[in-house]
Amino acid sequence: MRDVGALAGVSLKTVSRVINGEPTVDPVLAAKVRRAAAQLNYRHNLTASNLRRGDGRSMTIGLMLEDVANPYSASIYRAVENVARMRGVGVLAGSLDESPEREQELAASLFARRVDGLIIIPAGRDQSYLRTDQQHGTALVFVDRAPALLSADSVMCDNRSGAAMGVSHLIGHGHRRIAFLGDLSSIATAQERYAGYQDALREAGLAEDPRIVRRDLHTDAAAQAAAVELLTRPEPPTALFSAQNLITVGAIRALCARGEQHQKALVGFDDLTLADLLDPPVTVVAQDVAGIGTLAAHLLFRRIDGDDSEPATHIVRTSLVQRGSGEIPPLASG
Amino acid sequence: MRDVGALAGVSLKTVSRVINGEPTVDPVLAAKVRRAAAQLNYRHNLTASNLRRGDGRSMTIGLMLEDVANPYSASIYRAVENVARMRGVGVLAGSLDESPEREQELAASLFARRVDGLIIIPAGRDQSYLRTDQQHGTALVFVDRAPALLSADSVMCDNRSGAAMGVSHLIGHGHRRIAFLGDLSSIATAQERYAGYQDALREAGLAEDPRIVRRDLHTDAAAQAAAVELLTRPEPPTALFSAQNLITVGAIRALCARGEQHQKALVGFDDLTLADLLDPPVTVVAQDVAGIGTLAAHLLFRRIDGDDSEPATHIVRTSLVQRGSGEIPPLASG
DNA sequence: CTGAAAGCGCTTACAG
DNA sequence: CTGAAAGCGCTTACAG
Repeated sequence: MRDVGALAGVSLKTVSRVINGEPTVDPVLAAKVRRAAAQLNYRHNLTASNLRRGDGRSMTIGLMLEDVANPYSASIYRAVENVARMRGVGVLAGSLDESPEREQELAASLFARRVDGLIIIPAGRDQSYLRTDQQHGTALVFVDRAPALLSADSVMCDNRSGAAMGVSHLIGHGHRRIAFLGDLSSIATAQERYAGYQDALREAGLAEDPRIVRRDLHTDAAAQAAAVELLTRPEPPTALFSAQNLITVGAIRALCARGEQHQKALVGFDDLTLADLLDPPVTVVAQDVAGIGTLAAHLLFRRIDGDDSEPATHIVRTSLVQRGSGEIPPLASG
Repeated sequence: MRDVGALAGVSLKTVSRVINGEPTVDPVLAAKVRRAAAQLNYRHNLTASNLRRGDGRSMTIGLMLEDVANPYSASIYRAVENVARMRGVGVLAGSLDESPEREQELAASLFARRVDGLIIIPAGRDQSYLRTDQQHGTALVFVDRAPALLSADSVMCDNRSGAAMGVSHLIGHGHRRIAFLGDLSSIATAQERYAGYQDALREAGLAEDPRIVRRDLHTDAAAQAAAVELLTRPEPPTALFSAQNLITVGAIRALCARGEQHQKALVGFDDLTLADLLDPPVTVVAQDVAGIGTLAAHLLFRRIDGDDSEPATHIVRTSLVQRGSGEIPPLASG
């Protein structure tokens, strides 16, 4: 910037004014400065600028995801990026892989880079380590899972009522024996979805049969094995409700392996890529992932802009996508 | 840092030494400093540190992707993140959506943030705008597509020989009439894959029939329409080679819509999520996306570390994943 | 082993 | 409308 000033024959300060688009500059001088800047290939140093600026804003936010490569995280990223871009804000992201240690490391590394805010899909069960930075003005928004031991905004889907909707759909199609396949019961969303399954049964006056409930499945292989086991029982279920992505994949594999994909109904929680190309196409309870990411980003920027209202939990509704697998009647079974 | 020094009763400089882990500090003082830092919730300011540091490194790299939300980009991101994390380097990413304007904007925004290097899946057909920053020491590595009007490292798959491998596979299974469904011919990789298709035909002594070649398809809908049209011709092909992800999806939809998925062979370029769950499972020429991303990251850091050898093009081999659709014989047709 | 001074590239807060 | 001085939080280059 000094060099630009020297070449243009003005002070460094005037160059600063031109670069920052301040209107109080003689147009002739401004043009000179711009020409000099272009000639010297001047690149504004945002990092130095932010250091001196009063508000201490870095025009950068952090995004802590489960895994950038999984579709849910990637969609959240994209939605956040779209909002951030409109404000000229950069996004620094990282994957946690469900590791609480990694969560704290990444947070520290993002704070060292002075992010203005953080959007987090938490891995650990204690976010109190963020309190200090939160009090020092770093905005925080949680996605998919609520913060633990910390008060902050969060955005998530209606896990419980969404699951209930999926199970009720099966009941509405005449099913009375509906198996539940769920993720680790230590995970809050898995608990909620299981509660939704119970809600739907209760509402329909059906008793829960623990023999066809399988929780704590954490891989598609585990889900597949559990589903095969269920399907080979003396009194097999006529329908399956799989409460998560990978579990749905396992359930489909099990059904196909036994050639029962057209006999047993299946509703999954979370949509799958190409779900409509499968045979039968898979009916799912789908989250509005882009909607969740967009809302989270807007909330974050509102906080960054100074909003200091009470933190709130925002629920984005799920929707039932009927494609075929969830509309198979129990009669076909046997 | 000044406050920490005051509390610990040492100079600011000593605090700096402790924070940076310099060994020449009295252990007693160091402990005092650390205690004071913890008490004041001191957060090191990487951004200020980098400003003063001689090498001007920001410990941050930029990643310009097609779209963070598409699986190819997301996998590249993950691979790059893994390498960057090991060096304590942050990753600032953005999506280009095939827009050359957006490419230049994002690059400018990343340079303003003083990234040490850039990994790019370019959108435009002219990257000469990067030359100045490249000469000023910013490392550059291109992924998936070669840079245009600029000399820089690049990493990509063997589009041409990979496509030839896929088509040869179909020929090996007895096919003589193999349709080609390809992306916009303005895209370099699409050209290469088409050339590979021609190579395979030529090698087998087969003449190319332009009536069953459809290029310039850019959506799955366009691919589906083209495939349906091909399948309803008087002399339909017995096999389809789809040269890209979305095009493969379109081809599958077309085959399923006509109930011919078990009669016509299909080999696609690029793998699909759940491809093994489809009926029949889809045979593809798969890229080693993680391998490409990892290599790109290593090359970038080698440049950042001072490597100034001639830029080179690195080819990561594709592999054929046989799952069923590509092994259907032509006899089944009719 | 420790510290006072200068400066990274920029903006703030003043003068003119 | 323009500029000289001070300072953001830190590290470099020197002294001691």
